[in-house]
Amino acid sequence: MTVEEKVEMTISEREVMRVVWTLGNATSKDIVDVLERKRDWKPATAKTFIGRLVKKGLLLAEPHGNKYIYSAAISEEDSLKTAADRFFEQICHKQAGKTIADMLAGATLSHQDVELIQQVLDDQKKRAVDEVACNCVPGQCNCSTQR
Amino acid sequence: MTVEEKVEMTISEREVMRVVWTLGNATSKDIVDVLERKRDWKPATAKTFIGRLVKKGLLLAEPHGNKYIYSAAISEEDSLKTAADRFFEQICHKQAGKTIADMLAGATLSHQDVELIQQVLDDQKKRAVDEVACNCVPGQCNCSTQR
DNA sequence: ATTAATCGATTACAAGTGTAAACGTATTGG
DNA sequence: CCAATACGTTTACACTTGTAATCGATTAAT
Repeated sequence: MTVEEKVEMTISEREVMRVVWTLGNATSKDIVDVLERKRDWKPATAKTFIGRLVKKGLLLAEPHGNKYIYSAAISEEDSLKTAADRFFEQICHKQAGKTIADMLAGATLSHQDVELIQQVLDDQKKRAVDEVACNCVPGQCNCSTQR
Repeated sequence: MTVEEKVEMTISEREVMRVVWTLGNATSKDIVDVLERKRDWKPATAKTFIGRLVKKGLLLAEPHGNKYIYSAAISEEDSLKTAADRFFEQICHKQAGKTIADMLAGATLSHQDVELIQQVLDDQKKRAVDEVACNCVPGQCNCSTQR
């Protein structure tokens, strides 16, 4: 793991990244076209986000003639892991299990997904603890209060 | 379900809500005290977020003398469901399973959590599909491309 | 060769967000 | 009764985010 801090990405910026993740290499036109359809963005709008992503170091811009070929500096999977981490930072560690259960309950899954999740869960069974430690400050969850 | 649109909540606002969810009823002092410790916020900062939450209708302010007793207009669980929904809106439905698996793999769980998740998963086994339908616009995922 | 289209960069601007001081009013400790 | 304190409200201000026009430099089409 590098010393680099995790760079944030907004929802709109992620729209751009998804195009690049999908295409591998993309021109601004590729990106503009997709998001003009999906989000009804003017070309200038997509360009703004491209510029911001390049500045943040999340998009790589390889000069190619007078234009650029863009590619992703991070994988979608890593990016999702980071986003998920930020999500779980906002709740008590003790609630993580229940929250994952809720997500699971609300998802549409394939047999393959179910199989994969079962594998991960089996692994978790081996490492499960009696009680997950609460990581909250007093006053932000009832863990310490209740029994 | 009401016709009400889901009201957004920022990370800082959630800090305030967590205190209220924990205490049930809270005075501004309760909130200020917790977040002064946790986030090093000046009292005025917490007050700003309280005010914004009230304006958004996420916090209820019951007059009590010259001050208010605050309570939550929505449950933490509902709020987390909404936040989770927003998270999954940003990825292809087909990736949801893998993403949940990643979250699961990274979590610390209790035996009880594992049991709960196993139950939900067993239920999912019954309703799992052969292939999850991709919900993406062309150019934002490779589902249609790959086999 | 000139014009039209394109590209990236610059600039714009409103709304949202984080952070907080100041202010007016009310309450409470002395 | 008066002063210190506490509350909620108003105002402030920089930074971020969403949305886009404009501009200067090219390139492509005629």
